[in-house]
Amino acid sequence: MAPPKVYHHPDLDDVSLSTAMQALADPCRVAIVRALFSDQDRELACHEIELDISKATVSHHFEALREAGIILTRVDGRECLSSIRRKEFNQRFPGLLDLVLKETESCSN
Amino acid sequence: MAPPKVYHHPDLDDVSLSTAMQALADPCRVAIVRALFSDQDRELACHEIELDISKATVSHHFEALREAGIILTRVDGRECLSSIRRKEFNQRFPGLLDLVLKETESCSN
DNA sequence: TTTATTGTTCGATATGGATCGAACATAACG
DNA sequence: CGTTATGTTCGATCCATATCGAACAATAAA
Repeated sequence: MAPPKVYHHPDLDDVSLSTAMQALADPCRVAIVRALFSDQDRELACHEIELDISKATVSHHFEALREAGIILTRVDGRECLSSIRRKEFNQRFPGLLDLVLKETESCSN
Repeated sequence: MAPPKVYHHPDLDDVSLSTAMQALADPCRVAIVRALFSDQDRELACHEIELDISKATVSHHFEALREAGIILTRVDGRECLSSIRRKEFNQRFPGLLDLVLKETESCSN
């Protein structure tokens, strides 16, 4: 399928700390967050982030990040561009993103 | 079995962010951390923390927290007393514990 | 010494999630 | 139009982990 017309983006108040933690506990997802962050102002499509996992799995991870309130995705043609919901997420979980970005870990997959 | 003579407590430098995150992504474990924190200076035995899970599972969660460098456990008679490795953990992952403690979530189990 | 308490370990089970290939829908491109 | 690229969804598989009851060891208490 093509990207759906619209993605679900939860209100940050409805995101639990456990959900956020769990989303950020996966090295692959952290790698995605890092990639998005290094292009702070630009948005990135899934396929622009190099990960040694299948398309299906990438899609799965993006959804996890979306449901955790970490990223925002919008459709643009046949691509779907994602960016970090920085301000909102920082407000909800102060310091959490910084912690993840500060850490020097690589995706083990 | 009784508590072993000695528990393994990893050096915080050997604890990855993913490990710490994963440990804190479980509501039960967060409940344990909170309980330990509310008794900041006192140490607590496993059985003093009320959780609706079996002894075996409690033991499992304590081990997860121990391996994530979050708590320290020592044997005292037939009890084993645990406390938070606050200073060390805060130094390794600044703000992470505060984030967990600030959150008003309860153990869903 | 007998009994009760404490927490670990073992085995088993169940559940969640990470992973993939394949099929698919949409859009862009020729 | 047909072809290619993009990312989702489905079904399946595999692996990690949360969970429990039971057996156990060590200690404390009776």
